[in-house]
Amino acid sequence: MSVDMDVLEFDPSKINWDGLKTPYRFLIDTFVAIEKTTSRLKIIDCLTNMLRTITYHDPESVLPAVWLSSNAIAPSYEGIELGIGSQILTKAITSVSGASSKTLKQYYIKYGDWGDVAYAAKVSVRTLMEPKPLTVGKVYDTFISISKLRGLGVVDQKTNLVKKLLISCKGEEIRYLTRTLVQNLRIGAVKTTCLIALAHAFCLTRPTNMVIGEPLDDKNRLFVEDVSKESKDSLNTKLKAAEKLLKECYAQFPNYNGIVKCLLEHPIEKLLDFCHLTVGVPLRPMLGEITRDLGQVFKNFEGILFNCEYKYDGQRAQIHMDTNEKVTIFSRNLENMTDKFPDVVKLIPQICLNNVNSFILDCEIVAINPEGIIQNFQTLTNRSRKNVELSSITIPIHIFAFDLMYLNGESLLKKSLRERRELLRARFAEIPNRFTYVNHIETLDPEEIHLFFKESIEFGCEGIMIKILDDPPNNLENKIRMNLLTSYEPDKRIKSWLKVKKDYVDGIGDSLDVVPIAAWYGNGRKAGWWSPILLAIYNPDAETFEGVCKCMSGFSDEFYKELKSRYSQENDNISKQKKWYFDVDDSLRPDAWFEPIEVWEIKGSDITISPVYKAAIGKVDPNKGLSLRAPRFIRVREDKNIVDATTSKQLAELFYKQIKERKVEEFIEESENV
DNA sequence: TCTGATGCGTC
DNA sequence: GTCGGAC
DNA sequence: GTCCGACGACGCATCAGA
Repeated sequence: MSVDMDVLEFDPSKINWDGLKTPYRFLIDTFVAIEKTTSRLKIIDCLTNMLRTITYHDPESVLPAVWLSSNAIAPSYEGIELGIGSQILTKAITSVSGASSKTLKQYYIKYGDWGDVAYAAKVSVRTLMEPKPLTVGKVYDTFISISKLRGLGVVDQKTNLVKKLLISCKGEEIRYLTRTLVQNLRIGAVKTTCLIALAHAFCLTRPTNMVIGEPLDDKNRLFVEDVSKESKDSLNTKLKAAEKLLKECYAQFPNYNGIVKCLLEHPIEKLLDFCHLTVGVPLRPMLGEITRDLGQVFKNFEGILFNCEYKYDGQRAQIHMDTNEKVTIFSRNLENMTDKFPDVVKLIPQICLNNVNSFILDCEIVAINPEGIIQNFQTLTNRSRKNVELSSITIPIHIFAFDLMYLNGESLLKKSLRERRELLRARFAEIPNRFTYVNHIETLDPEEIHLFFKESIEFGCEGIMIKILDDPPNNLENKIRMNLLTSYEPDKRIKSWLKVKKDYVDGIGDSLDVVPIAAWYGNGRKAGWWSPILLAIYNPDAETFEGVCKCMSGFSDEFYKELKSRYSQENDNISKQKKWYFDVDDSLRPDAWFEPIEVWEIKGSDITISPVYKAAIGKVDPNKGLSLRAPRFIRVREDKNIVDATTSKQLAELFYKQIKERKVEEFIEESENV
């Protein structure tokens, strides 16, 4: 019986652990089976069979197994972090393997994966007694213990716990254990895949009358659904329904602790009765789809009314208030950010009009100056994050609300955007410079939308969001209608919310011509290729190339292969030694330096003031250079020579142009002197 | 008490 | 955050 | 269309070590 079998043939009862707890080995065997394939269906089947087996023999270990498979150990909003990286791993591995840290470094260059490094280093420490085989529960518990360590000497304490685990590993276990420690399991199964497997598992192997913590005797026994009696079609329908249910549940209650508990104690059909939208538990935010061609949108959705909103350059936030006026703030990735925004916590009760006693709203938090003028994203990131005192806040913020998901005990997810928007505007009070509804227009005229987009950029926004307000008329093709949901669809990126940013559109946005001057060895899928690649602009006065950013996005596999042959030892285009005319901070240590021989066009969403890069240093800030936010490769400029690359002066001008476009006064005067 | 390295969060 | 690859 | 994992710049929090 092996987990990579067809789910219909797999029989969890045939696996035997002699009544012991789930061996870690069993989980790892599953991961090994998963890594052999790239087929998602196959991956799901392996995980499904693994979870069924644990449910059958050792239900208490289902939850730890789910966490360990999903590359996490707790919901993000609980703030439980391992805090382990290369430093602690190197310490732990060197002390149990005898390999020097230099050797480990070489291994890391070779493999690009800490799990592979640990595996290659081989544990050589002998213990008096053979360590007991690891169990799933033991590994998970140790991870939780590690996450709780804090204060003086944590590095040593964590290192010791990691050492103990490493010593107890057998065979492949060390590879995946290490990967879990650095939160990079890399088995192609993160969120959705795990969720689907969980759904399938509890369809096929259903526990009943089970009480966690009590022995599985006759009174407290497992009932295993007899799948063989079902026709394949009807079973498939059931599995699909369960998938949908789990996804819907997770989107509004993203917490495996609650979900798995419920699945073990109740029939899967009851899941939403227990795990549903709840004040104090973040839902996964709805996302917008990247839109490059507005013309096509208007063609497809002709005659549909849009709500167009400014897309402010700040931080997405989900604000919850319960019936005791307790406010909680969650980030886009469901981290609890309440501590960072005591000013928001204080403000929130003031925005509630009569009869608002609990709610969840979606908004963008943006830095402003004392006059109420919007500041850029970098300003917002300068705020402290922990133990923030109200009196110590120096960077005020403005909340731009755009959606309402819950009000006074009722979920609004299924309501149309128009209804949700009306409630948001009717039941909450705007406070100038503090809390307002996003700037918006309601139109079906493409011209108006274009104009609105232009204004948004001038105002200092990233662009606009275009959202469907009402259910579209019936005469549209079904295919399009399907995607035009006006409900709030948590965790989905669908066509009813379109994201339009200036850098998506050809001809606008910051495009630079740069010279590749160095690179690192790629990891994982990109092992064997150069990735990322260090890029530079040209300073004609000093005749130097100034590092501006690294880039790893926008290259095709084919391009990587060509690049590897273009920059190799054979053709002498790489060297260990940095050239004297490369102006790059010593903190950047690429694996190879390139001959400067070609020019690439790259694009980014913003030019930033950089503490690391030297590009245009002294021209904007005496000690800091400039860099690029979200850089990506566009094409090779075969028509350009390396000295035709963007110059430091041009980059500084671009920076000032960006500032000017956004009407930020303090920089405009300086820009006259560039 | 300060500095630099590391981790982890935002985009 | 962007992007390309695999399904 | 969906999912995943290659990695980007940047800044605060934390801790080791001088």
